[in-house]
Amino acid sequence: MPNVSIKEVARLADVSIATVSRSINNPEQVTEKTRLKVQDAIAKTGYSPNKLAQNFRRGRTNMVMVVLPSVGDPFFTAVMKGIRAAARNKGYSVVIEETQLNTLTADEIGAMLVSNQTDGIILLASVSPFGTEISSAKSHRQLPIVIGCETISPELADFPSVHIDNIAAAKEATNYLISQGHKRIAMIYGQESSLLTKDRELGYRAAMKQAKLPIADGWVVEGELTIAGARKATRNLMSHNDRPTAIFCANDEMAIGCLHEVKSAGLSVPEDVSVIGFDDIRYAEVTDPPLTTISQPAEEIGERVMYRLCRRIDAGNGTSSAPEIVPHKLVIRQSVAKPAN
Amino acid sequence: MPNVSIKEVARLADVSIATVSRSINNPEQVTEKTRLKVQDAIAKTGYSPNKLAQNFRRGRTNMVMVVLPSVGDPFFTAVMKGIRAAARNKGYSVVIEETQLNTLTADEIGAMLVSNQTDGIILLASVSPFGTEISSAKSHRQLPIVIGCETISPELADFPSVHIDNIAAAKEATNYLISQGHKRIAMIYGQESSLLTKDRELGYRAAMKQAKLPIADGWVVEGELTIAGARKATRNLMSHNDRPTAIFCANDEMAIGCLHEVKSAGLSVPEDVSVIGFDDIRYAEVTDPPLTTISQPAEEIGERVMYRLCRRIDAGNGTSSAPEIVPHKLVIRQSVAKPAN
DNA sequence: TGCGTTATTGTAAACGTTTACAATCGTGCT
DNA sequence: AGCACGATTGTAAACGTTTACAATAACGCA
Repeated sequence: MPNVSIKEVARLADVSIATVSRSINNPEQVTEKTRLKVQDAIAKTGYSPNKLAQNFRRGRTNMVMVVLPSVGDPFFTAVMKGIRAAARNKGYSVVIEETQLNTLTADEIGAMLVSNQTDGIILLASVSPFGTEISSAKSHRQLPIVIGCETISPELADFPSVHIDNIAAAKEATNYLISQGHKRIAMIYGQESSLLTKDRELGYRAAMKQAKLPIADGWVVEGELTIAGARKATRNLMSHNDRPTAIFCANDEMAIGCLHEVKSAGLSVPEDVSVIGFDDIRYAEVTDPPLTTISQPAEEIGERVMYRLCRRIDAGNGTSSAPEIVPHKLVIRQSVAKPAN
Repeated sequence: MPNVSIKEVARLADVSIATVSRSINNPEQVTEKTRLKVQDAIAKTGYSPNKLAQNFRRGRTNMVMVVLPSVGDPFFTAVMKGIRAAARNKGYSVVIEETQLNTLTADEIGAMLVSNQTDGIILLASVSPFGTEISSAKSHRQLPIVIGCETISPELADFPSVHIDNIAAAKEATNYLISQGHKRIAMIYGQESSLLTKDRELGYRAAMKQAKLPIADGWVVEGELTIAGARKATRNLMSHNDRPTAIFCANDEMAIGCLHEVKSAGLSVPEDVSVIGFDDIRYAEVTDPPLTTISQPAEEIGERVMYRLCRRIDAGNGTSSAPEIVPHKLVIRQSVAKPAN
């Protein structure tokens, strides 16, 4: 059953294979009568076109690859939702690669695109060796690659991107803490290697500087972008001899770990320590207390990035590669209050 | 640069295309000298085999499809982690489809497999029209499909599967509540359509019956498998005129919503109401209070299911299709206590 | 040296589509 | 009726691999 080809259909409908192909793909080029004959034959044989042959012939797979740090992060999950919606709309399937575990991926990714296993790539994570891999390709500017969320590393600056203004958003978060009267504000950033995290740190530092507030040694700590990492980081902050009254976490996942660890230390949020997050994942409103955070339009980013990629795929490099900045928003819940002292 | 084919390499290395192909895929069939010549030519031209042509010719894509309810659920995320690890190990890429939004998917899935866009399918969700779609195929037993987590619907009973014993696990959760002295125990199940949820409900009912405990009208409510759905369900339970002292949620996502809603109602967990979940997602230990729940070996399920699929793909239908049951475990944290009254 | 055997290479077909081009058909007009 | 023209169909090539089979080269042995 699976082995019926277009020939079989042609034989049964008593037409040429070209006509069968046309009735399927360009029905307007074919007479009503033959279209029906062909339709009949298709139904009788149970024929369905061999996608592998089609892909080969057309040089297209209608698949795009999304590279992200971890499928586990609810923020990326939300972005993916937007990507999938757009992809579905445009007839694409999505294959996902994580950078998390192995460093191999970077090469594989390059290989995949070059050997056009997929029609395009969305980078939601900065995969560093990738920069060189790609830029070594002659015409790398034309490769259908679009960058989302991540701030762009220099090697990738030529590619279109969609993201919020991370620096401004981090500044806004910090300023909110300051406006509440906090002076001793710590930050848990993600990973040394993450550019995105770097920008948020920059925003935090800028806001502190502008408010002429000092940042004590040991107030800016790495959280590894995980719950466990943030707990460890928070533990250090809680035992700091100049304990901060507020903590800015570079994402909500870490903020959740932070919240929990503050409470484990016998302190309460926000009475003793205020916590502010970043991303506004769906768990942010059910933490205890509900998390004040910066909200990104994750789904919208996903959609835009996918549509952007489609344009690149269709129109080649003719399309603009200017970064597209989407708006963020401070969402005030209950994890931040005025400091006690 | 991307358009160099095997011919170009052959010309440069002064051999036939067959020899080039062999030096790449079966180097042992080729003399050391020519292998080097070819290697050289490949390097010079920057050739890399056209995957689309390979796929076409070999009738294989080295891609598998995973169908799940929602990529957002941390439980499935964990399963995916296992799948990816195994897939990477076996040289497969993974394309993900969600059943969530559209009902179209079911047909597309069938189509995808039939037109071998992917080499196999892992079903982590019961996609109901799919049963008929697939079973209408002549030799459907041989299709490389493996089922994970979900209990198997009758139409799909022929396919191999990997999952915990959902009925026994739900019974265990309920019995734990009973052992703590609870008598008025409610349940929030997922979706009417989900078989998985059905089994958990069965286990709950069995345990209640065995303990000769009554289940009042309105104690078994739908939670839609989401935080919001569970909140709504909990609201109903909290205003029930025979308010339960314990709630069994069919997954942790709903348990999180449930916890939050109980607290919103001015009650406390576990003093006034005990809550027990299912899955042990990574957020379960940072809820307030930390969630008592049934833990599934999610990653292991993912790995096993993927390896099982590989065997199916390689060995055809020769392989066993007996369900593989993996162990679950009750994880006791702090969301369950003895009832007050 | 010549023969048989094996290792290495080349030739050409095949996979299932799509599509340029040529051939045919049908229609309306004179 | 004959012609021109457009609509429809058929023929055959092409896409880039892999691989069965044939051809050749290399080698050992008598």
